[in-house]
Amino acid sequence: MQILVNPADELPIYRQIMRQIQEAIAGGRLKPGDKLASHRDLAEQAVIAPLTVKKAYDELEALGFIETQRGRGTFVCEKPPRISSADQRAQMRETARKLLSQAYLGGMNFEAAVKILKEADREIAEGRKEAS
Amino acid sequence: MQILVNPADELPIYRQIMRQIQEAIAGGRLKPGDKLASHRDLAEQAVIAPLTVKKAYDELEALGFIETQRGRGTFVCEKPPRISSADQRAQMRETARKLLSQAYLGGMNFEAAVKILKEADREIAEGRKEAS
Amino acid sequence: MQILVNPADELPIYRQIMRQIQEAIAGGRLKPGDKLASHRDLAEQAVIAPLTVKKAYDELEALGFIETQRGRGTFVCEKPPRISSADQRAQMRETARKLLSQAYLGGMNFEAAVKILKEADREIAEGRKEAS
Amino acid sequence: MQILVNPADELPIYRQIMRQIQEAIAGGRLKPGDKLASHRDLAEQAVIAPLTVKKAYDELEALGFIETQRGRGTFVCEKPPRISSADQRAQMRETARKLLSQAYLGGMNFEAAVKILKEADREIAEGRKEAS
DNA sequence: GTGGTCTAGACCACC
DNA sequence: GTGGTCTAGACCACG
Repeated sequence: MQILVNPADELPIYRQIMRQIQEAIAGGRLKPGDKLASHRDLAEQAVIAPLTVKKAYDELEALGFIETQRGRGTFVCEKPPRISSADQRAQMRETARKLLSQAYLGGMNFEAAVKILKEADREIAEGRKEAS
Repeated sequence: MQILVNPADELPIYRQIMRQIQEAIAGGRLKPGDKLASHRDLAEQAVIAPLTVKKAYDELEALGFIETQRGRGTFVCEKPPRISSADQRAQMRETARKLLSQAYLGGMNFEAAVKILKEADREIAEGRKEAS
Repeated sequence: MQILVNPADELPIYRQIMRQIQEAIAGGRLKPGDKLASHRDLAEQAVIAPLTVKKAYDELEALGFIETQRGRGTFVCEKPPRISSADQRAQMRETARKLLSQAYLGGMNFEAAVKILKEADREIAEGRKEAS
Repeated sequence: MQILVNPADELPIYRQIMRQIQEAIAGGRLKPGDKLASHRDLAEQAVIAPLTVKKAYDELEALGFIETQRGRGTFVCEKPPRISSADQRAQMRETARKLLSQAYLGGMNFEAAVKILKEADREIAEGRKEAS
């Protein structure tokens, strides 16, 4: 799996990694039982410090998304967790507000925002198809 | 204008202020030429340090949303900054993908995401802000 | 004499006024003995507070550029002062550095900066001609 | 990189720092990708408060000259911001007029102004800074 | 009263 | 060690 990282981003690098892996699981590009790259390999591929990848893996393991088997590697869990629905809705509300601010500041209306959401959905669906 | 701040939030306080003001501009509750509260007044009202509010104002000024006139106050710019519409769409697509990832991670579908977008729209329109 | 003022400028308004009057004297558009607008008239024309204009006039008088005759008005002095040559050179060095930074950051070279200086000189010379 | 600061100057300290760094970039002494001193180190070296240096760095980042990477440091951007060449020329004309006004106010002529420009050019090239 | 600047010191997250 | 944030309090310049 390909990980892209931007050191200048305000989101910490280890969170960028976590986010991409979580999205890959949610989007079906990583399936339960799939093997992840070793943290050293991933670090080399993404040109970052191994410790940073390790931290991302550790956090994902603590959250129950992945599990490491000593000597064998790291794998996607059979039952990735659901985020608590209260937290999740709060996060989504934040993101939704951001999307709407971007739209209104650019002179768009609500329908235009929904249209863009639809386009993004199609793109994601295609990504899922390719992976299967 | 009413600003509510949550010091426990992971989003820095000055960013919470920025966001609420940007949303107010986007939502039309703050119009070009309107005067903002002095950073001291706002600080007192929100029970935070004046410098924290000032930092929010400074960043918004650097972004071109507001402008200050020494000794007179701070005002909403006549011409909020225009991003190229290509950039704007790219940014919105990014945000839209994030929203969908969050939805799918939580087991929601596309319609549920749109529903949350609708709720957020009402919140912005009403200027309501829950200090979650 | 026409005064234009920008309240959003980082240079204080009273300094903007001082600068324009000093430049007018230096450029020959205001000659020794010429009468200035009353500070009230100038304030009305430039849409600013009379006290602000008064402060500019007071400072210019303290520097010896203008003098007020009670009941008659304010006039350009017969012998406008020379700034101390040390101060003046320091100020010019600042301005010169700024001009060069602007040039180099924009990919221009030293000669291009001199060319722009020449153009500006011609413009000023024309302003002087029109006034005479 | 050596920064010299004069607390008695009318230009704010953080602006003095900004100016020197911008000049260093313009003059080629700081190249894209170069690492700047940490704001704490620079503060210690210049005997000022760390926040003051940080403010200078923050503003330069907002202007697009430098970028920071958390935990790693602050670096000169690969692509310093490009102003439209029309805007740039307008700004330079403004600065050029100011330089000439200062010259004529002090009884100098055009050639003297060019001479000072030459001196400033040498100063920038050498990275010398007199704490006048 | 308003913004502009500066200080000294603190705590946290990241690499 | 590096940047990110926040506080409390101070002094000045401007209008």
